[in-house]
Amino acid sequence: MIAMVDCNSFYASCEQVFRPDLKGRPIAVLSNNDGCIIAKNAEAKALTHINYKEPLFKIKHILKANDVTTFSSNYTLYGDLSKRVMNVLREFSPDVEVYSIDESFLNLEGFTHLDLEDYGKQIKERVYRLTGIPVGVGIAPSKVLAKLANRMSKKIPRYNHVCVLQTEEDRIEALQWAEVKDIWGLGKKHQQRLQSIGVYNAYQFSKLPVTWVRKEMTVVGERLWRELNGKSCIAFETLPRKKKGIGTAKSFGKKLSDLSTIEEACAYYIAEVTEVLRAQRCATSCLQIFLTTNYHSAYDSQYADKVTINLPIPTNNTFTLIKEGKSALKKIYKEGYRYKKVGVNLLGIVPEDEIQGNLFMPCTSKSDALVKTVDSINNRYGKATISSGRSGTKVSKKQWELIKEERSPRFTTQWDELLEIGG
DNA sequence: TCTGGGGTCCTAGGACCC
DNA sequence: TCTGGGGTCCTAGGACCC
Repeated sequence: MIAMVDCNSFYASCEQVFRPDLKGRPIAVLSNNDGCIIAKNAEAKALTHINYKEPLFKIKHILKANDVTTFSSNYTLYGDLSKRVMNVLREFSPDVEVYSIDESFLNLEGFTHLDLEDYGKQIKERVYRLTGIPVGVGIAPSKVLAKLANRMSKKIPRYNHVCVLQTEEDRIEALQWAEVKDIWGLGKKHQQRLQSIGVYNAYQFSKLPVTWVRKEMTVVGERLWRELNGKSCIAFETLPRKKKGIGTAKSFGKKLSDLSTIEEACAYYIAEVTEVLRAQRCATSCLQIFLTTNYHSAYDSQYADKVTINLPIPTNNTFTLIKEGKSALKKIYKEGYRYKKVGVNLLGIVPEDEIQGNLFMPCTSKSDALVKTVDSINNRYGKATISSGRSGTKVSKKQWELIKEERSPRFTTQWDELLEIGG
């Protein structure tokens, strides 16, 4: 059996942990640049006329009228609380697959001596007691069924956030309850396709001929079909995989026209992604830079382009990549536009110890040692304590940095932002 | 004025190799 | 009239996830 544990309204719950005064009141967490809503707690979800996709500036008055407290996103806080939740889950199984920032699979294979429902309740209660984060628990024989059980645990009140699908009757009942859109891995396109042939719930889907599913929905669909029929065929992955691509692209706080300012943001992003690259002990052979104007705007003239640089030797050296990035950016930059976003992608990632050298170029540069030193200083004293001059100063960053007007303190990771009581 | 960001996997088709 | 067989690598596009 497999347990799927998913935090309820995770980002909103994180904010609520440190704001008990907001208990029972609606709260919402905003995207980067405070652009739109990305998470709501139960009270805010109940206000169904407040839409996730609406830009914030269009719904500000509705939020105010409904007394919704909003927070800029605070990924430092969410990441740290996530780690804490996952650590609690490791008490319950030796095999934990962290699937995303707010959900994990627990391998319960061989736990036959347990009352699984009781075990699920223990998980839920222990996580809440040690972290303050409420979770739902779904337990079933395959990942897709466990995911479904998790959904039922939250949607059907009598389960009270713990649902176990153990018997064949449980499984059938769950499949009949689930609409096609409730199946993990079945997106909009396939939903429409299935509905057009009269398939509306998971049970009907599970009864389709497997040959049809394979032909119309590829091997991905067939896997879902088998999992729903109780055959586990999506592997358990306890070790985190190395990323195949690492990228970042954040909208600027305001629109930029000046090349040197865009260069600065670009250098900063390169420093960010190469740090991730080094942390997984890899190097990149391909750097991609893209630049775009604001496609929402009806007034600005639009332009977007990208350029891909294949490097002669794979590298994870920040300075080398910043230099490459700078000349790449020049190739696509055109004067006269108001740019909204610059993006960096590292592709063609190879393990650091498998770098293919080049007869005519030295393999290591002196600055590799410098990069290592910078990493160790930043690990100790915090992000970007030391950085390349090209990635800007505290003052110049204001030109392009993300807007976060309502960010809560990083309560659990910064000494000077600890929660104060009384005062 | 203002509209998020970061990923994965699969397939088909082209280009190429022996 | 009739035109082999077995591969790899790469890319773009589609679909999906959080």
